[in-house]
Amino acid sequence: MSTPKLTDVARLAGVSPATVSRAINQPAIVNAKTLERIQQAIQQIGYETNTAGRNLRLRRSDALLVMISDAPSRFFSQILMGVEAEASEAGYNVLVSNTQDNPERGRRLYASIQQSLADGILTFGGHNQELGDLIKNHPIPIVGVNEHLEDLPVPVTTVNNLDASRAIVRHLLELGHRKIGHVTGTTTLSSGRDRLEGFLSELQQAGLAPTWICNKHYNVESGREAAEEWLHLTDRPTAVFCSCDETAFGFIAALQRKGIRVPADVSVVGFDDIPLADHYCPALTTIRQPQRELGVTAVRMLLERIHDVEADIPNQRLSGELIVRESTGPPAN
Amino acid sequence: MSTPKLTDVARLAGVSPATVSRAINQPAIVNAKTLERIQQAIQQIGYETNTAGRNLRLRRSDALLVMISDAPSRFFSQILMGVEAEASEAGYNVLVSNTQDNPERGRRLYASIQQSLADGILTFGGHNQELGDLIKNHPIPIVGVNEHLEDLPVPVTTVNNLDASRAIVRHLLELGHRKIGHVTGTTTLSSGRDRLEGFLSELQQAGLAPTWICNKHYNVESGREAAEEWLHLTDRPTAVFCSCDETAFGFIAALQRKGIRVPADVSVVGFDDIPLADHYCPALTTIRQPQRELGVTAVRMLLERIHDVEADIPNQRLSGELIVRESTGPPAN
DNA sequence: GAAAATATTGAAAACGATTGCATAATCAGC
DNA sequence: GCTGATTATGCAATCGTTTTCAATATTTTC
Repeated sequence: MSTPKLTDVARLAGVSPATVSRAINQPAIVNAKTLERIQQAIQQIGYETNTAGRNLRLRRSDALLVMISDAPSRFFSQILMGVEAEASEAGYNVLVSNTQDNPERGRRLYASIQQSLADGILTFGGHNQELGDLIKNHPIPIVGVNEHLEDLPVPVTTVNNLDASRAIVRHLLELGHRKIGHVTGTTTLSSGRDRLEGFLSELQQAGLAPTWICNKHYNVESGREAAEEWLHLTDRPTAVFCSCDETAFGFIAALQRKGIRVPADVSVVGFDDIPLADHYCPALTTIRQPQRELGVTAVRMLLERIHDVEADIPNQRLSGELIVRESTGPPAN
Repeated sequence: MSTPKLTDVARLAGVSPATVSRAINQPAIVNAKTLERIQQAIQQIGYETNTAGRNLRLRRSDALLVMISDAPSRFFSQILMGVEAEASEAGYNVLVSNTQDNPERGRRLYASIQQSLADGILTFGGHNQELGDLIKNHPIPIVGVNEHLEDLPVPVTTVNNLDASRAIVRHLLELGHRKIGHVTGTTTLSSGRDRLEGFLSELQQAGLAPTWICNKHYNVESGREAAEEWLHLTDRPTAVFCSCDETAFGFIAALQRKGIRVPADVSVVGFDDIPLADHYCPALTTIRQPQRELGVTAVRMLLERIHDVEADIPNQRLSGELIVRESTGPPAN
């Protein structure tokens, strides 16, 4: 009365296990009559392929490993939903592993792949060391999401940070701003650098120099800290591009507390378009990231890589969309 | 030159595979001298236990399945981090599955367990139907997080929603409020009902009736909608308890847009204490949920259940903490 | 020093599925 | 009805580990 196995189906259908296996995996090569008999038997006893047995024989796992490090809150879950949907569609399971700063973890990760606990890895930025060793020893299917992996031959999918940042600056210039500042994201991450670069290059193209660059990270606290700096500036920018929505919120809230009005006194732009952006006061002008699509794209790239490790997979740059709301307006003076 | 297996270690150490297996799994029962030789061999060729082989033999997977449904953003990732940390510590992997409204998914889920793709399930609220069938046929280790599962014999871990809501009401009463309203969460979920009940019972104990009950869901839009209703009330409550932080933000933002000041004109309380709560303007008075601890506790309960399916595991009610910030104050009149 | 008890090890059979090779069945063509 | 090509199936090995049972080596006990 235990769970039915391939042999049970075979016995019931009066064929060999081999035929049942073929009926399941390559129905085309088995006789139509037999096929039907087998399928009925499968239905009848409710057979389901045993994963462990199959994985052992095939030496793969039908699983994708998602590596997450620090800041998992930053719309991570949205992307994860996209990943899960697409992976599940392709018959893959999704394993989640948090590898923050634990050297032991790197080793375990390597093991995961080597004994095919996972067929491929999806990494959300900033795992360069661990992965570096991993890749050197073994050509493993890996795809990066959001962030480029320095010096590693790993295809990545990201939003086009450069273009998005440029669009933000253009928007501010069109409103008449000439003194524009930027609160950077984590500049050890490629996204942080790209957003900064886009900001600088578009300003330069307009013949302007940045009025203020404030080096911070992707979180709320950074916004508050940046606001304090801003308040002490002698020559304050009339518009500030914060590298993510959370930072923008922290920035705005801290300013509002001091009686500074947004956008009347200073315009603020975010990046990401998290759900709250549209329901803040003021509603936030920002870049909408295709979060779910990022997840879906990443899985597609990874599956392609799994299918052919040598395949040359180009980076995918999805485009963000500028959403103009209330937090930006013409400069005061 | 393929990946080394147990047999290779055995050959190198000059013992049988059986002994190597024992050296790994029950070192105590193998001779000290032999043990050391085996361990050296393992080191030397870099052997790692093959999961598929082991899973097949042991008929288990060393994996926990996390079921998530809709609203994954609501501090889901924070809890997931706790889950991952604790599971990983115990040598378990974490599988994530999104089962939203897909009947086919329920079937696959059942299969996952039946062929031991996962040893247990962690569910984040609202999967009653799928799980109901699942449990009837098979005694599966399941633990719920955040939400109770109606009529199902499944232990759950939640924050003490009742006490937390009562604490909120007491705080508002102490400030002098007598006209208090509540924007509910999703009342098909136990947390939504419990928060409502706590709200009502504490008011009643003070001899008061609720001034306003607004039936909504756990999201930002609900806050905005609630704000519109509030504006049209003839007898407006001077304090409003919103069932989660996001709703509170939506509520406050929509009011501010109409020139209503918080807390001068109306006090607002949230629930959850998401990172933004402390950096909003005004900083939000709310209940701090032990998110990570919820995840950790859930895994512990699940492991206990996996270890002994018959074990009687009591529900765990973690306590939330009232964090008083700027969004609450004495009533205007 | 022999018998009995104990501590270590090995041989071999699972766990469930897939697949190369070989065989049996079917069919076309004359 | 026979040959050769084609199509369907079965046999048996394999994936890598764990564990029962039996066998051997080592102590202990009297």
